[in-house]
Amino acid sequence: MLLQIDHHSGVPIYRQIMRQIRQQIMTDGLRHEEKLETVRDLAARLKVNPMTISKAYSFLEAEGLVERKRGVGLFVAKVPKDRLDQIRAELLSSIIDKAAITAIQLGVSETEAIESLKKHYKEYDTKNRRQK
Amino acid sequence: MLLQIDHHSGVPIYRQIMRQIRQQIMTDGLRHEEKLETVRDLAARLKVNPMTISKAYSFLEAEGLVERKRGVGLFVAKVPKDRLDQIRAELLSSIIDKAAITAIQLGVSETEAIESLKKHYKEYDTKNRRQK
DNA sequence: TATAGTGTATTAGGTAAGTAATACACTAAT
DNA sequence: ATTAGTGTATTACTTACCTAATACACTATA
Repeated sequence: MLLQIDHHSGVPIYRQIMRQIRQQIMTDGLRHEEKLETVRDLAARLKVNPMTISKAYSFLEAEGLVERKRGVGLFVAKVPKDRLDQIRAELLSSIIDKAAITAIQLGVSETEAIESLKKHYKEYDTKNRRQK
Repeated sequence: MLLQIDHHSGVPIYRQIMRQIRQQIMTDGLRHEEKLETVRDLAARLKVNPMTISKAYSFLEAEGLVERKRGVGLFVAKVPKDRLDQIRAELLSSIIDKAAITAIQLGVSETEAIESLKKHYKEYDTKNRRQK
């Protein structure tokens, strides 16, 4: 599994890992019940402490995206599509909420906010497609 | 000046102050060159340390929104409308950027993202108007 | 020039978060 | 039962951040 860690970004390592694994599950890069890389293996590969990996996995479990089987390993949870959509909606909602509040407090019109979103969206969407 | 501090929100006090003052300047609730409440007065009123207020003011100065005159007081900066718009755009851009990245990583379509933004926008916009 | 009123540099204490070390707990397979 | 391989609870270290206390620096004005 492709994972890139930036040790100097200021973003906690376990969050970087969470975000990337979540993305892969959300976009079907990882399939249901597929075994995830071992805590120790991943820790060795990324040169971080196993607990850091475990922490990332723990949060993903709390989100319902992975299942831990002690002594065996970690697996992508068998998540119904409904539930996936729900998780997606919640994560989206929380971040959009922040943006909307900020925009309104700045006196930015709805039209303006939407334009800005479109602009940034296209910017990253094309990048994203190039990578695939 | 109306300022509300929530000591239990987890949001640093100086940031709560920054956000509210910035909002008032952005929406013309505070006029150019108007004298701001004294560091000590505001500190006493909100029952926090003067340095906490000073910190908020310092960041606002860095944004170009206020001017400090040592020994005299603090004033709303004489900011050209262009510059105000620029600051607004930058703040908006940074938050929208985050939202767009998250949305794309979740596999959310642009249309979906815009719908979500509209929804949240209207929600807070009406609240905001009721308060005025 | 004295003084009252302004902001602030410096220092220190408290708290929370991230990471890591160690020892432990569980499982499957021999 | 033993063992090798898995995840994790506990503990502690480090760092960054927020807040506060104190003493200092600047300005206008009497």
